[in-house]
Amino acid sequence: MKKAAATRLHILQKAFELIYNQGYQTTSLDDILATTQVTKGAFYYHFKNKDEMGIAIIEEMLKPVITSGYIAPLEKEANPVELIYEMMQHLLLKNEFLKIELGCPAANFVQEMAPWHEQFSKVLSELTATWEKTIAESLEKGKRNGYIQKDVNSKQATIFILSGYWGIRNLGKLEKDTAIYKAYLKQLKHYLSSLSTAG
Amino acid sequence: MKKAAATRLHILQKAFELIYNQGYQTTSLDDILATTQVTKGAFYYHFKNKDEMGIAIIEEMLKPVITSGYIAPLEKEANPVELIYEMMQHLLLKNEFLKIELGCPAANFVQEMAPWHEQFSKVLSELTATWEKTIAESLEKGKRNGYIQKDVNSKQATIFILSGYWGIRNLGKLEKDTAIYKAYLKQLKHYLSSLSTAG
DNA sequence: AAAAAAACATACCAAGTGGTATGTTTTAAA
DNA sequence: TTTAAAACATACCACTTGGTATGTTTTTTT
Repeated sequence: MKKAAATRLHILQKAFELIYNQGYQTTSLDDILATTQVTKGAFYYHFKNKDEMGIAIIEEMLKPVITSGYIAPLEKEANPVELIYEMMQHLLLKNEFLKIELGCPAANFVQEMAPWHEQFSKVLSELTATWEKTIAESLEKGKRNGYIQKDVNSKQATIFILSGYWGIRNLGKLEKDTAIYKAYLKQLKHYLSSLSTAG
Repeated sequence: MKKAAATRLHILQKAFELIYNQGYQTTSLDDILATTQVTKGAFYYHFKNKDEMGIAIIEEMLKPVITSGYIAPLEKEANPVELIYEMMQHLLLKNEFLKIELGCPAANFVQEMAPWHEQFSKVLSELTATWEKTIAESLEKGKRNGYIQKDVNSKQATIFILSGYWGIRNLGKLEKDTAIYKAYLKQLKHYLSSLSTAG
């Protein structure tokens, strides 16, 4: 990698961690410069302003991770009930970057920025939309493969599933104990099996 | 009401609205002073600092509304499936103060403050805990009254229900269309009826 | 009515904010 | 090897932030 691209990436990575740990608005530019050891001149060479960096973090850090780690696995032919459950279990209990007390980076961005920054809202919408679409398609595939009951409304079910995830991430911030995740997962399984032909 | 108490209340009300509309951290003291027409001296007479006001808003604005409007109605003897569904429907579709693009005030506070402010975390935990407790008790009562299946884990189900609500509030910020609420409610009904003896 | 406390008003400030202007150094093209 | 553009560095700035110091006015108590 070229050196310039490396510093840009370095900024994005460290800033992402900082923002996940302290929030976007409360992470100051000086914070970022201090932990990256990058000067202001270098920063503003790579980004027009702080918000452009924020968008870049979503596009270049969040999006790839979610796409490769959580969306792609759903595109298998396996039982969606199991695919979705495993996705959630991995997100909640096995992912080592995510911390219960800090919630979900994407949800944090939405909560903090969506109502007031059109651009943030847009890229976050796209990210959510592709996730939503993939889950819904997985359920549809499940119908064809005989895993899912034909009368299930895939889009509705997807919205319900995603909302549960985003919500439990927020509840986790209060409880700070993975027991709440486990309780959620149990009921998610219950719900999923109510969509299943087997359940 | 005494005049001093009135200005204090006035600050709390207007500040609450401002914060709901723009977020806690991004609502500046000067914002609050400008819209309340209260001077800095008066503000700092009533509150030690901005955070103390934030806590007061949760304790004296949020808590009463949630308690009287949403917790109390759950304490009836009726079918919890219907009580819970009606609570959600009211919160999502009928409450005129809450705006879809702005989410849930309590959830916003949690998202924005919980990880970093112990005190905020504490009062918000308490608020959530009483809500949780009431829903769980409603389900338990439902078991005794024959509405809810005996093998339902009330605490788990409560966590699942609450997480769905908090999550759909966040998803709503992106979609800005109550269609997503309606989709959520349909699946909530489906889930609730899976707990019911009738469903 | 005098005194004291409560309630409010004004002026000020240190620290931090994102951002710019103007450099210097490094890299790569000619 | 010169030259120009890319990449980075430093100093500065206007503005906003929450908060304080020090008043004045209004209420209440005696």
